Amino acid sequence: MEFDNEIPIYLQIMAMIKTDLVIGKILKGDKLLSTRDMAVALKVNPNTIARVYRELESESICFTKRGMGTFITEDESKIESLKEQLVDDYLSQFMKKMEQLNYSIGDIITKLKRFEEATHE
Amino acid sequence: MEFDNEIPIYLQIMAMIKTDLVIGKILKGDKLLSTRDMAVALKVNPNTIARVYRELESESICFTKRGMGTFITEDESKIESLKEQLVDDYLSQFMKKMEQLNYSIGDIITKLKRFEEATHE
Amino acid sequence: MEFDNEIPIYLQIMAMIKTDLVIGKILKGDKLLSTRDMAVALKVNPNTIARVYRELESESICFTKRGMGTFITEDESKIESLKEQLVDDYLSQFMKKMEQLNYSIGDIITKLKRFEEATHE
Amino acid sequence: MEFDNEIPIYLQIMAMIKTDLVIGKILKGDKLLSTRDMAVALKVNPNTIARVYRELESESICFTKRGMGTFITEDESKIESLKEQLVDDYLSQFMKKMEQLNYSIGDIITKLKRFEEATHE
DNA sequence: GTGGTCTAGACCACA
DNA sequence: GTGGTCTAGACCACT
Repeated sequence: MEFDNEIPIYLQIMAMIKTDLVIGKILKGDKLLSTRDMAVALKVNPNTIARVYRELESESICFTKRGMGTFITEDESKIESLKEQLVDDYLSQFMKKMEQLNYSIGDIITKLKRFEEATHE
Repeated sequence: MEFDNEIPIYLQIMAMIKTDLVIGKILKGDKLLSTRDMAVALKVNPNTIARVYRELESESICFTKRGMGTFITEDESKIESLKEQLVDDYLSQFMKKMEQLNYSIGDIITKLKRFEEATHE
Repeated sequence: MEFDNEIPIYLQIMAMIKTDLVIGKILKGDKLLSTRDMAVALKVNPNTIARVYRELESESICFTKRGMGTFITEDESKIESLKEQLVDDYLSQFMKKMEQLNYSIGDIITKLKRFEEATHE
Repeated sequence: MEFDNEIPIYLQIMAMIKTDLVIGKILKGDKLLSTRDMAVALKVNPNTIARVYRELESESICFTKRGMGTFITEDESKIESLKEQLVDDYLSQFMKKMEQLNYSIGDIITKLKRFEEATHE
């Protein structure tokens, strides 16, 4: 995995895990890689992974069983709300910027449709 | 102006100026506020503004006349391409994230339309 | 190291690093001194070094690993082209001035040869 | 005339006048344009020209007759030594940089000859 | 310990 | 009055 140098690595990894969770690549209750293994897998400092897990834990997305590892929450509604939150965040951030540029929702939809057609060719 | 604590101030100011340029609030050839005045206006250190102007200059968005001030480029095509680039950047960043979440363009358009209707009520 | 008061220190340091790179005193992938250490070594403010590294990075001559330091690019062709560019810059600047003084290349070569002989004595 | 933004305009104008003098485009005793006219001709601030004349005067290259204008020195040996000084300055600056890059005089001559042949084609 | 950012304040060259 | 550079010192995020 390549990281964007502008954004803290731990945030990028957090986003990755959240995305995997939302799209079902990771399921509730799944055990996450140990910090050490994850660090090796992502070629990253173990401390960085430790921070990722700590932050995710503080968001109740995962939890730690002493001596056993870190696990995704069993709370399905948490995952569901995560999905909505993630999408809404992305959407509102995007809309805010586009509005600053005087783009209406209609303009954006037009632009997206052109995007879609271009892809279909 | 309020700054997002997560993003370097100088980047936020750069984005602000670019946006102003794209929506025509600033025009080609316009003189920008002096570093000192801009610093006062934004309640920021003059050095920070100096960096903003320096970086914008390295992007050919503005240029400096020694002892006279900093001016927006006279090159209209530069501004035009800036506009496209800005929108495309926002759009592609957004699309990338949404695709990672398995949203199709159609899904997004649907979501946007619902957004639009909600606003019209 | 002594600095020429006429030229910004950060430019002089950049030129020094480029020269070291070109003559093989620094090699690709090498870690540069930390900003603080380099600042101490050159008796200069750390901010000045930070600027040097930032500018060199924008020229793709070095890159930064978060929290780990600043490193010379691994791209050997970059270094190769830097060497050529540096020499060609020096040469063309020199030639331009000499031509303005109505010196032909032949004249210059003659002058250089006299220089060489003088040195050999 | 276009100015290099990196070098003070007054220095560039000084170099221009010196060059004109050395190549005989300006002769000893010649009257220089008035600061105002020169400023208009070069699209530059009159203060800048005033500084140019002041500096040239301090180098004994020109002198001022009250109410009559600024004139090139009548001292021919001054002009002669200026020529040598200018060339030697350019040469030694160039040589110093090339030596830092481990180029010998022989290398430079080789490079120059290739330059010459390329031009003759 | 690493670089990145920011502030405060100073001095300089230029127009 | 304009930007450019530099110092000093601080805080922060990341490894």
